[in-house]
Amino acid sequence: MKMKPKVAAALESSLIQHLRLREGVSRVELARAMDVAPSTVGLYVDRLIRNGLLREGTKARGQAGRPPITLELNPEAGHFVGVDFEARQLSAVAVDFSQQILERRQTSIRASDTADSVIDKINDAITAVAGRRSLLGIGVAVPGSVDDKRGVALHYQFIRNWRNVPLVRRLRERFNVPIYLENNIRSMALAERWFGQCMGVDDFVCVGIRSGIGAGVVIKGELYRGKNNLAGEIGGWYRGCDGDGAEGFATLEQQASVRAILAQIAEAAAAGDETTLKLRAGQPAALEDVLPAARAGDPLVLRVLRRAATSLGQVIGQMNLLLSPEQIVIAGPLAELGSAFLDPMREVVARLAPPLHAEPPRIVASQLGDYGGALGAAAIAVHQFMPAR
Amino acid sequence: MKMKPKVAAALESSLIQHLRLREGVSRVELARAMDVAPSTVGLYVDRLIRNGLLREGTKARGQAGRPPITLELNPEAGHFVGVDFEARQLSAVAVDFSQQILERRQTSIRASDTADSVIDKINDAITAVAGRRSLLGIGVAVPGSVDDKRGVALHYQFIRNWRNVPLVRRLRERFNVPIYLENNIRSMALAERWFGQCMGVDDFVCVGIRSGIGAGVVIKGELYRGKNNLAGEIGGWYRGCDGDGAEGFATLEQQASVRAILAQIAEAAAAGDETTLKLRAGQPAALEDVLPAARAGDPLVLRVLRRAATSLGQVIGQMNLLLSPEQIVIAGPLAELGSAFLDPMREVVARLAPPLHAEPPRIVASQLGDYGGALGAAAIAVHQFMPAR
DNA sequence: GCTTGTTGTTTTGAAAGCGAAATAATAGAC
DNA sequence: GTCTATTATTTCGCTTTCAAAACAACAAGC
Repeated sequence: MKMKPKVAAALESSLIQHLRLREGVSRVELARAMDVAPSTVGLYVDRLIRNGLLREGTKARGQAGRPPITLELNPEAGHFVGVDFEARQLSAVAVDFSQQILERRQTSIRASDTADSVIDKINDAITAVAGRRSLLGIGVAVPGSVDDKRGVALHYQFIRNWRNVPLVRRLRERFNVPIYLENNIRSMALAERWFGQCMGVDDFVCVGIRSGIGAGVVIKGELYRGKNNLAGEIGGWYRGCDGDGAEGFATLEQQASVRAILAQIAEAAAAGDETTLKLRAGQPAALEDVLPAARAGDPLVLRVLRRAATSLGQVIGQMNLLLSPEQIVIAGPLAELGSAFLDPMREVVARLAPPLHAEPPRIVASQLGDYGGALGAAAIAVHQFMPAR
Repeated sequence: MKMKPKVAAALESSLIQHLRLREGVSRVELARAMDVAPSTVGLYVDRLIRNGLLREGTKARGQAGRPPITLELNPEAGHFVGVDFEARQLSAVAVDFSQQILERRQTSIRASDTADSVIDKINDAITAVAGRRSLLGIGVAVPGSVDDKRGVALHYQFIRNWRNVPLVRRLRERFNVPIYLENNIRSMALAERWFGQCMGVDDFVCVGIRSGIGAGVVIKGELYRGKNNLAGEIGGWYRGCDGDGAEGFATLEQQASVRAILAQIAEAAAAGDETTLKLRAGQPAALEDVLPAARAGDPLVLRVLRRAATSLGQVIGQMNLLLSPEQIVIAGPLAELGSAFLDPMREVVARLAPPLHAEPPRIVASQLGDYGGALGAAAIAVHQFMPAR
């Protein structure tokens, strides 16, 4: 990995970023990884230690030669808050400077909530997790399209009035720190990159399956946003015979989102399929019931999940042909089902890859759980952090 | 656009690259575009002029202030050769230092050719177009997969023994200049970027429709190659009801490549559809006949083309949702049909884009014609050129 | 004509970062 | 224990690049 910053402050912050990626490295290792002279790294590290952002660890090793002095982030340096919300719930986390989680919190979002009431909930969540420590930055991940440069959330259909919401401006009225806005699938991708399954992976796609389906595309270690921030909208891919959106053909989101899966389960049960689930007529299944049922091997649930996974696998197989990423991460509540959910995808992807494809991309499940999006949002703030001189 | 080179030579070469992108700019404009101090640009430009790579143009303008001294590439500085080959033909071009074409040449490739005889043809083509001028670099674009780092062509099914061909090594035996190898669709993408429809466009996809179908993905101004150089293989996307490669469903390449289109035309004609084409039973149509027939409005040809364009449009529509590129370029012999071929794609892509998509990507036809791949190959050599100090 | 405003280029001193050499700290050999 | 090999860090002089100021070349206004 190479980065050549223009001003000194930028070098300091990329030093910190490298340390985040892998703590406990020495000055020389840092210099090698960053393609910068050891002397320069020494200079900067000393300053960062003086400023209390880094600290030296133990010097230890069995090799020959002078043992390296390991460096680590000073957790005391300050903390960051990340917020993520979705159709039905809002999560917030506070992490210290070394990205350890200090505090977490979830709130539910109701169908009756409007843009204003959601903003209030975001405000409250930040206040609640931030405590009275020194706050260095806030990241907010929201569903739907965003303008990350201006800090405006453009549109999300499931919350009333959620259109051109100047979220960063609204939050800055209360919190006087840098605030960053991002789409939540992309946040989840960043979370994987920074402390999830994709640490050190430069090219990957994070497929988020929640109420909707979206992809966060990371290329050369950086999020790819596309024109008008619209990259990753694979939930809208039409599937089926003509794929042309004609009547009767569904989008991926209509086939394989959590929302769709819960509806399909209810439908199949209503049609009389055998299941251990207790369902109320006309109501979709509840996710809290479906996950344990899947783990217990409920045949109906597994069948629906397998079908959804196959659809996803076909889409992932196509993305693989187009982009050939190193890795695919599956995020969202279904990820915790592990290979029960992932194996059908792996099969399909392997089948769609051309024969000379030495090996198809690794398909892995996110391990970050419910707080992935919030962690990613915090990661954005962390990532952008630049020490004052 | 920003680039921050490490050593002086790298800055010189990126200066030259910027000048290629837009000639006739002044030192100050260059400095602004490259995010480098004007004083530094002055220093380097002076040296490049002393070395005969650049020269000053006229100073002219109507604005206030001191008129800028425009800079241009010195065509005399040397020249580059690009070679591209495909299932049936091999093209080579020589360009001068300012990328003006000096010489071009085509040779046909026979079904009986083997890897060795093709290498001979490449050698001959280079010798023929290079003449006795000072050669600065050679780019070679080949079909199939390549390892650009090692300079080895990995595999191509339509030429016998084309497997792990150490092309760069073989050519260097004869030509003692830097030699670069790339896949030919990616070369075409680079040609568009450097002197085609995508000058100044940072994010685009070039879809090449020839014997096969592939995509060159350019992100942030750079080719994206993917793991094992396998990105862009959209020809293998399965289409149709399940998209799972089951019997009876076709790949995009089987539906919309030039090869497939010619076969479909012959098939439809054999089934008795009305056409102005003269066809021999059991033989595919000839491209040289089909293009004029399409321009003349032959109904059968137009119908087949429209169907292929619709398939392509669906795939492009999906790429658009995933990547949201600024622009899509269609390259290959069918590109010259213009909107007769492109309009069906545009329709489908617009239909597949989500409603809030302000505007779908521009879909344009390559204007580089038969020599697009060869020009791209030359562009790679040009691009990599680094002045001796 | 002369002055003023504007923009492009060059000069000049300072800063950032490099590379080589010096120094430091350890393990293992003796 | 001392010496040597090895690796990490720091020192120091030098190159690259910057930023600000000086200088140059023009248009427009007087």
